[in-house]
Amino acid sequence: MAVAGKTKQRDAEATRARILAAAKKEFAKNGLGGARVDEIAERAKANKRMIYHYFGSKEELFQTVLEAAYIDIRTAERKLDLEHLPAREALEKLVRFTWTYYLKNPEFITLVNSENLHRGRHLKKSDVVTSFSRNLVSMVGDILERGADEGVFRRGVDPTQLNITIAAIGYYYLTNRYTGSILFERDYMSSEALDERLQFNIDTVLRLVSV
Amino acid sequence: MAVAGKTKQRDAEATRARILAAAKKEFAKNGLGGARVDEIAERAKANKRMIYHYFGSKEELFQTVLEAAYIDIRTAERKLDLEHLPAREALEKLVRFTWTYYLKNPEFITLVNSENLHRGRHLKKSDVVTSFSRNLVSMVGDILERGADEGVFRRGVDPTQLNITIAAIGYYYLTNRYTGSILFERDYMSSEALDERLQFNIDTVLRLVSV
Amino acid sequence: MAVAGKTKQRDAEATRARILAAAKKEFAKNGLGGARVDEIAERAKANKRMIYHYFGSKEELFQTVLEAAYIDIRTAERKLDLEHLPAREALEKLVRFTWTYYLKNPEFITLVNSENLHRGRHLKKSDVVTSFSRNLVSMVGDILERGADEGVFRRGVDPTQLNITIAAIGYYYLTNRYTGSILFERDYMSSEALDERLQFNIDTVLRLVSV
Amino acid sequence: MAVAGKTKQRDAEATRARILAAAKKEFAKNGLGGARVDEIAERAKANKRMIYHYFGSKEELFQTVLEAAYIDIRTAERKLDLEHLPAREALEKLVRFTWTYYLKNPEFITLVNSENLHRGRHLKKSDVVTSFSRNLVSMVGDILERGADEGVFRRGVDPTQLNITIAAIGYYYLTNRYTGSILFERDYMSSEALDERLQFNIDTVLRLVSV
DNA sequence: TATGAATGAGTGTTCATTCAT
DNA sequence: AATGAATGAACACTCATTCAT
Repeated sequence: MAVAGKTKQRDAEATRARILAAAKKEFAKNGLGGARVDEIAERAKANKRMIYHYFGSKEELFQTVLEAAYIDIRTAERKLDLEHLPAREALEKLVRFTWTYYLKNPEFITLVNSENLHRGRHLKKSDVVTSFSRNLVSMVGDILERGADEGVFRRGVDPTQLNITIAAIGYYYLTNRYTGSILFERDYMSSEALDERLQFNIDTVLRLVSV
Repeated sequence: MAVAGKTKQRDAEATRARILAAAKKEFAKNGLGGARVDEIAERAKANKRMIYHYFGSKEELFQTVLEAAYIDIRTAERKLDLEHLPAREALEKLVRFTWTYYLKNPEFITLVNSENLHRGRHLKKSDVVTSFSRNLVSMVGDILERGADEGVFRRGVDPTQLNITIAAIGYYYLTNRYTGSILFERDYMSSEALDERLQFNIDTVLRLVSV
Repeated sequence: MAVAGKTKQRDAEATRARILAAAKKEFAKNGLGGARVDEIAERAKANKRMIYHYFGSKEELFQTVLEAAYIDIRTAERKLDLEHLPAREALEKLVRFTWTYYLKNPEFITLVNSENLHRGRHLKKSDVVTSFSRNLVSMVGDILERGADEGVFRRGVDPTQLNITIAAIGYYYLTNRYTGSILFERDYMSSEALDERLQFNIDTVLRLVSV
Repeated sequence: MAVAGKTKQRDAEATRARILAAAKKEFAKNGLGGARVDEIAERAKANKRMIYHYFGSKEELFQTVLEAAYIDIRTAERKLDLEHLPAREALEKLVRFTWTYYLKNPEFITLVNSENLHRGRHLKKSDVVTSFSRNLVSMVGDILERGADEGVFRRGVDPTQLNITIAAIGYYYLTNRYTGSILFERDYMSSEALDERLQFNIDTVLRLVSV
């Protein structure tokens, strides 16, 4: 009976996880408005009722998905362990990481876009994520300072602005890959194009901070 | 009678224009999926039926709005008349223009985001826009070349990549202003913040291309 | 000016006629409910407003089309001039005519079906058609009587029932040609099939009335 | 609990059945085009959404109704058990049955008419019905053969044509009862008129096949 | 915990008809 | 006589959510 209880609980957790994964896909593919609760339930091989049981509403589910997405990227960033690298290497590694993360987690970008379309309505309700984000800025600040001490970076670069730019030059390229590919008549997603873009971005950032 | 004739024709044209303007707002605010045809009709002070009469369907209306948006920005870019400026000034003017255009036409960003969420489905059908976009790349290419001739820019900078970066550093900041403001706990849209960002972006671009 | 007047009037008549022809096609193809006023206007190369000007409403237009269809077939029947033929020949000619008329004027059948779906609502309002139809029964009655006098037909055959049957065996085959072709897996409209059916029908009728 | 389970399942089944019955009425009364989904839902005391849940679309619902109608008449025909009757009696029974079935199931006729207006589009998609129909022709063929063996029927009568004629002389009278009643100024549906017609039809068929 | 049936308020779209000229 | 713009009511269909078990 204890086992049965445990099993049940594990099932419950598993169901919740399946719903969350399915929701992430669906929200990423179609945005908050375009996502279908039916589709999420089906994809999760769960009953639609379970979604409401575990998450309350479609919007709350979206919020949970979004939070999880932010926590995931912030957690990965922390694991980079940039403190022990020389400043230039650390910065390059961060640019590289940001690019690769976006590339391998395209849902992240669409989720964030969707949230911004909704004016940050859901993120506002979440206090978990904000605290997670503070470190990022100070992390970049540390690298900049270290680089200046090393004599390789100039002083006076705003870490927040730099941080935004590092994200921007990767994010924009990937989120606008469809219209970009059409308008500029080139394949944004070929491995050559991707490599080229990453190199360009690293170059951009290093030139920006170098003495 | 001539006036009557004109009025008549103007009415049709005016109605079409009102619908288009209303649609732009609604699509920008809520995306393609979230936009409501009823709302567009009401905002345009037109009958819903007229929308279908003039544009065929919600999607075709979206396509028309999107095309118009691209034509508008590309037309404004052409008017910049950068050919007659020294290279540095020309480049700075372009960065400044791009930033200001996004700032004053926030619908543009949301429309493009929405189109990318739909994988460029509508833009693919439009042949008008592609041709309009070719000039942009060559325009940047010309500036870079001129700057190299002047001895102020280094050679070998890819104009397409530069072009993307110029857009990225403005676009990303503005499209993600809601989540950004929350996560980094600062007001992205205060005039100081906006000025600061623009300066940072100009700096970024100039450092990128300078010798 | 007189010429202009005439021209105008001729045009008016022509427009009316074009609308009527277009309406016949559209009603025949899609039934009263399925027919589209827009489509009729377009097909008639007329303005939609003209339809309402000449005919008042979609239903009245349908009524006019229906009346015209009945008048047409009844007129054609009168022209058969069966009185001067031997009874057998006259009857065969009538069966043949009925069949051929349905075959060459498939709109007639669909119009009548549509009218019956609407419980004869429009025909009830028309007094022209009823009088036209009386002759038909008496025509068949005359043939039967003549045949009996000639000694080739038996007496006591109800002319109305016979009349209905003559119509039925042709009409049913043609109106149900789609479902028939599918269910019985044969092509109802090949020229062999059509000839065969006509022969069968003539045979049926003659056996029915022969001594 | 078993009862509860049953009830649950019955509810789904019952709702489906109610929708089907309501749809049959509505489609029969107004044709496919004229039928209203709202009306069907209301008549079925079901939610409109359920219609789409169970049947997918209005057209698929129509197809299901049509299939059911064909299956019903074909099933009834099979139950006639004509093989054990003398040929004349069997044939008369078939004519009588066909007539009575049409009379008691007027929806059948309107459904078939509607399907033919739509060129058999829905029936084409149905494979169930075709196989059901094959027996009918062979059934009539058997009767004819038996009659010939008995010496009461002549040889050489095409069973398919006969089959069509048996349907035609009943179907046509009933489907065109509205226009018929108006044009020929008689009440098609009085019990005397109905009896008279049935007798006439039996007579027609027997004369057609008799030696 | 889990499920399938059910619902009401929309959502894009269509249509016959009328208005203004 | 003729036209094209405009309309409101309706239509098929959808969706997030709740009920009953």
